[in-house]
Amino acid sequence: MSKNKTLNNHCDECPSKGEGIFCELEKASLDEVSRQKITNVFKKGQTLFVEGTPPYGLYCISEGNVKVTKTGINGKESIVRVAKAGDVLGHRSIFTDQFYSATATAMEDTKVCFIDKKYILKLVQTEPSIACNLVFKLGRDLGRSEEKVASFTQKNVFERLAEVLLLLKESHGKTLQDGKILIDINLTRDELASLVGTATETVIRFVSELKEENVISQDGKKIIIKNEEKLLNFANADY
Amino acid sequence: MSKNKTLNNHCDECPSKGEGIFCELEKASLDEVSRQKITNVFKKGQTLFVEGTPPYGLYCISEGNVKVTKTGINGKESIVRVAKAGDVLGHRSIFTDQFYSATATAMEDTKVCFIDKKYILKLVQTEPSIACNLVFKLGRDLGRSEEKVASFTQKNVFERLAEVLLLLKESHGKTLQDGKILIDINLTRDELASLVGTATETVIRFVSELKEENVISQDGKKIIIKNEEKLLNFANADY
DNA sequence: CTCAAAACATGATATTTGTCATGTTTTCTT
DNA sequence: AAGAAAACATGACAAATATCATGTTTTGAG
Repeated sequence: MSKNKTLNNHCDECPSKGEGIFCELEKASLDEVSRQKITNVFKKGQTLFVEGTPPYGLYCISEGNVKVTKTGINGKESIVRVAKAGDVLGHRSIFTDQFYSATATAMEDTKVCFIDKKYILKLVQTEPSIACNLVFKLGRDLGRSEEKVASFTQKNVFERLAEVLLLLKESHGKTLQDGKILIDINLTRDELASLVGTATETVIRFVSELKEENVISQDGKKIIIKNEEKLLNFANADY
Repeated sequence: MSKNKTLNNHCDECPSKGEGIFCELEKASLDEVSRQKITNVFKKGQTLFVEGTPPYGLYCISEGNVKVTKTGINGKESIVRVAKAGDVLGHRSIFTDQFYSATATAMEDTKVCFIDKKYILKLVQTEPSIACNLVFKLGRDLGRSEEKVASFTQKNVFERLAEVLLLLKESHGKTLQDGKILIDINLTRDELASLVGTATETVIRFVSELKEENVISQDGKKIIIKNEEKLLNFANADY
């Protein structure tokens, strides 16, 4: 608060450095990416991009969580995924040459790097590792998405809720001193319901049930997993 | 019946030639792919590969439909997609280096080309167009899958049924002389229910309703779309 | 700090969909 | 062609979940 942070950090310092699609770039190439990017701060609730608009580039999240949502014909929003620091957004639309299929909204004050589409598409030509990383990333994401489709046909709401919590644990979990796991997202019941694919009231009831069963607890708007084993049973997980 | 068809056609003659991941290969490279592949015939009900087993290569469907299914912990099967002549299967698992996440089963007597994993992975090194095509294909598939997830949270069974029929029309539709559209798959109600993500009885009821409304009819086990506009309305489609 | 809005919560009720039971029709096998 | 198995169909009922109504608590803006 007392001092402005430097906005344009080098990609070297980015949390996505090790896992992003650029992770195999030589120092020189990464320097170039660093120079090309523009870093922006988004306030909570601001959108990085909106469903149905054309993509102009790639977004790399440097700090904060961003929810990716699709809006139905009735205006109902469903959350596709919660992206965190280190995640890349917008790559799918750029490389398939489609308009954005979802909206990205900052869930808290967020720092995001933007890299122009033209530059990215040029870079892919010269750096084959990027295409390979993309194949890998898209393939994994597709697997997860199909898994989610299967869950809808094979599980009830309670099981899906448990499953969502476990998946969020994988993506956003931080182990605490006491061994419990904090899911590091400020999630409202509304948003959780949207992730699970159910009504808000229904999620509220089942979350209460999980609390009563001593499976989870809460730290402000963040959920803590107290008993992962039990949660796994509830999820009927086959993994 | 009277005469055996030649099994090992050249890839030039494959229906996937124009749209597959090999579509940008030079003649010489495609000749080489042609030589590497092994063509097999699968009887109706036979599996090309099974969920949970390691992938040994790529499958290119030359004739016939193949259903890709995931089996839940309760044994309930859900159909992820119906692949047709020209479609490639197994690429996701090869390139993400995971076990098969689904089972592929021939829905009728089917001709399938198999290309060894090692050869494919080598080929990708020398032919950058393949990686690009893969990114494109995986990206599109991911988009469709996320669309389906959204449908589950935003639509009821009847709307999803209409949507599934429209999607099958896109992928397997053949326009008839009278302008109606034949969905060229032998689908049981069981399988249709699994695609929609609902119970068999429920799908039977709604299919009957669509017939009564003169929206669809049936030619053996194949569905004919008689009134696409009405179907679009029923689907509440925003595309 | 205060007030309004948003989030959370819970009961009552309605709706949708799944399940079970049963019967008919179609398809496949021998 | 006959019999068995699978697929299709329909009604009755049960279960899961959504919706509505209402109230409380928390959060955020000014």
